[in-house]
Amino acid sequence: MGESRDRGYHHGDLRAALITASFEQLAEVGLRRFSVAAVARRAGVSSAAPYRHFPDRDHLLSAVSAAAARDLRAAILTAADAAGDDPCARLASVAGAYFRYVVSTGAGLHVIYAQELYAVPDDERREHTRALMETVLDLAFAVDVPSYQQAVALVEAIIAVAHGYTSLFTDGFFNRGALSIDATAGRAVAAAHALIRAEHTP
Amino acid sequence: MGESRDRGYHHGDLRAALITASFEQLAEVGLRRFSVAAVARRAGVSSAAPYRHFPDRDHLLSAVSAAAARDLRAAILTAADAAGDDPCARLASVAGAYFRYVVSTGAGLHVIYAQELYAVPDDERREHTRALMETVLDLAFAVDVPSYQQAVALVEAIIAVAHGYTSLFTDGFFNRGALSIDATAGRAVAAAHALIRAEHTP
DNA sequence: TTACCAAGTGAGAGGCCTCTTACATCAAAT
DNA sequence: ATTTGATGTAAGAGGCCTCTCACTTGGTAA
Repeated sequence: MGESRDRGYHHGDLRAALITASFEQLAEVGLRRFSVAAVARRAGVSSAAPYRHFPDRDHLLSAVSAAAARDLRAAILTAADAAGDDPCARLASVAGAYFRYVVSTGAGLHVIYAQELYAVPDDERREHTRALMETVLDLAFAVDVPSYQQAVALVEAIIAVAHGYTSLFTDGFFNRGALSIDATAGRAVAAAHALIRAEHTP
Repeated sequence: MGESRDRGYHHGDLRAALITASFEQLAEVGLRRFSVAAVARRAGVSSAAPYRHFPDRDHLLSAVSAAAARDLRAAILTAADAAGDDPCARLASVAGAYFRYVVSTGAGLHVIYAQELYAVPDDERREHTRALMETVLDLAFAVDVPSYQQAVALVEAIIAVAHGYTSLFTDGFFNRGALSIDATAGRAVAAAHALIRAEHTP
């Protein structure tokens, strides 16, 4: 189980190491400059090694997508529990959890639902993304909204605003104002609250 | 002034044609796969020709960014006027105008404020982006919000939600629900209204 | 008319990428 | 002890990209 530099010819668990390195690479350079070769360098193996574990680049990205969906779901559940019992607060916390997760990992919806993955059949990814959506929808159903359709639309709006704040933050749009991660996460949650209040008219 | 296929060795206005082709390229493949070579092919010139008008790829993107900021500002002004006299409706219309502009051109904030442009000095781009922000801020100041800071935060929230809906739409997140452009634009405007109402508490 | 020059062209250097192939290594099963 | 197979490597084919360079073209000004 030697993990760092004391590996010999064989790695031990290169598949997992490649996924970890992929997250680091995404956080550092984004999906735009994501490359298998760079991930292999980061993991300290040759550029051919990843192809022993993934048939091609898209399958590696698919595995990253699955891991991101799983981890993001866990982060959302943790945040919801930390938000207490109020269903509105629990749902709004999704925006903050999404923002923090994506800012720190670089793996947001543009990675989880990346176009290039549509052609990649990967049951594990499908299951994780399905569970992720289900979890968020459940949080929305706990809020008293008039209809199923409106709950779905509310979830979409919250994801949109969370993703929007994330993009603006990572693209440097807030650089002038120099908003911190915490401050921006707070903004995202506040915006989500506003969206929930608009839909949740008792 | 021959524009289409009847040009001889010289083009006439290749600079403008390259910017137009860049927009088409962005709308088709996005910033991720934007390349000078592909833009040149689309404009029907050799891959060396663009370098007569732009010193490098980033300067071309900077010119595209400037044009996008100019056109987006115009689209926002048009939408605001179409929204009537209510300051809230005028401000909310920004979200719809942003969504429609970016869906049709592919040139949103990730292009206008792209990281690679930070090192490119381009007074025209700076002026256009400044005017764009000023225009949106003016629409926010017309709404009765408690403070300048809150007006700025409100603008950021509206841009975030508009950008978020745009990203989700272009990344295919809504593919299951198959929301139309008009329907999604309506959602963005409705979300902007909710954000404005939350801030605009008289 | 001619000479000039802005703005085209083709060719290609050099870079990074994806993915393949033949070979190397080592742990585990025989 | 030997074999075997999973997993690593080095080398490289082939692709697309950015950007350069020497050369060509044709409108304009002397």
